[in-house]
Amino acid sequence: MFIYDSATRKKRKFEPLIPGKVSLYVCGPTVYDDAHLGHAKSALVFDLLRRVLEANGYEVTFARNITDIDDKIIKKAAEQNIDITTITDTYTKAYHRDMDALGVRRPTIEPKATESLNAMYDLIQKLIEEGHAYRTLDGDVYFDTRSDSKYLTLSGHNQDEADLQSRVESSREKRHPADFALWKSVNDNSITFDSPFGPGRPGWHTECSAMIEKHLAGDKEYAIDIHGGGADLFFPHHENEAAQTRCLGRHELAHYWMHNGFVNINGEKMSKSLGNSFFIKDALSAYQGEVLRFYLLSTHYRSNFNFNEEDLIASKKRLDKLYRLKKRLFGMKTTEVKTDFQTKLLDALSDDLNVSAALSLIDEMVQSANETLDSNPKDKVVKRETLANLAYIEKVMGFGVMNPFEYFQFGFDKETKEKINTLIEERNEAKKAKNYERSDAIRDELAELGVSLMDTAQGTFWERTN
RNA sequence: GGUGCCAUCGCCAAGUGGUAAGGCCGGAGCCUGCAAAGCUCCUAUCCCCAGUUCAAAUCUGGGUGGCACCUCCA
Repeated sequence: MFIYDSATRKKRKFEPLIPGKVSLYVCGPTVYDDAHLGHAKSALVFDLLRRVLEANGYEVTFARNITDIDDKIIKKAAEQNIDITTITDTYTKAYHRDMDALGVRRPTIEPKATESLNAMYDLIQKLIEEGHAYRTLDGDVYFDTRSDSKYLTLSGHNQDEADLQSRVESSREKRHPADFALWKSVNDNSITFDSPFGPGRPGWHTECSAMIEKHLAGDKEYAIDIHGGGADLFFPHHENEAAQTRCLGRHELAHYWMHNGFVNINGEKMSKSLGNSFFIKDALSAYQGEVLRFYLLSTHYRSNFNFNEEDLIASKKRLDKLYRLKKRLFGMKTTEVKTDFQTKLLDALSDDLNVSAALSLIDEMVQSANETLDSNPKDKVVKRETLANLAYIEKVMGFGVMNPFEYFQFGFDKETKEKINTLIEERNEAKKAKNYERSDAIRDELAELGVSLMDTAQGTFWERTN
């Protein structure tokens, strides 16, 4: 297994801290709004990573946090005059709903900021004791970046004076512009938590380091094997997390750092501020979750991803082929058979998640299976191996998990489906009577409903037209 | 200004020293009552220039053109 490590900017062979085990921590969402395609990309990438690690025989402990304390949440709660937990509960549920639809497996541990306050207090307290953090007259606690000789070595940033001057200052008494808040004291009546440092709320970066110490860290040179997140988090978020953990004096934070690229829409960066965010839930109303999964994973995770519907449709056609093969073998019992294909697939994915190579292998496998089944429909060996291959793809990549008929009939209500079936029966009778004019007319009628027909030896099947 | 990334067929996209994967679209054919699906065959020398090398899309230098982060963001 090879992983591109952002910290060293090199592809490195993966060596776990503890043989056979992997600890993986990924920065999860701040639950103040519905999840967008960027959240989906990140979640999908690390879901795939987890599956590939497992396929390589590792026991993976996967933590992804839920940030449920945040200024944006507090602001929204205040604006709508509702409780903060109403917001966080709503959007945590929404996040789970969307991720489930995308086939993202739930993490092993999903720590929340509100449930990790004691761990954060411990972390802050320790940093103060060790001289790496200080309190201001305002009651804030800041991390002293100059006390960490390795600060900025992770991301490789240089901060010049002009840069630092331009940063927004929120507090008096901050010793250095780069210092960041571990604890923000709050004097107004918005949501606060009582801490050993007085009422307030934790700073942006505090929770991840605290959660990692609490849930994952062992006694090795690094707290965890792999830390992941969006590319934007590399600096300053991860730099700061790394500094916090390092200054605790026990270990460095992560042995490998992985950052996924951004999702753009029609060339524009997707962001709240530009108001062109594209919610997962909206995409899910038009396409199967798995189509989105397949599309979002089809480009290498480190590249920026330019989301557009035309590409999504082209991508869907590729997934369709997998499902048609699945349909072809529908109802047959799957047994585990090790094949060369599976070995190659895992090899491709184990090379820093080379999904393109993996998809290419899948295409070839599908084509080859179809070819054999065309010429020799009763080939039992091929059927057995193909079924095993499909099951393997399902497990490692999460593609092909749906019932193939339902996959192709996405978006039709029961009533319409009945109507379609009635028309198909009528057409078959016309066909039997060799009344092709009538049967073709029915087919045209169905085409207008967005339905394509396929006459096969097993009967007439229909699919939703793209 | 600082840091980093990218430029491969009409489109999407792998490949990072050994002579260009795969998909979409398109064309020809097989199959079919006709279709659809499936199958077969066909379509690029890798932004430009210079260099290193027996050998470069892959390394080096210089251009040109995109992009991201440095402020809330996955």
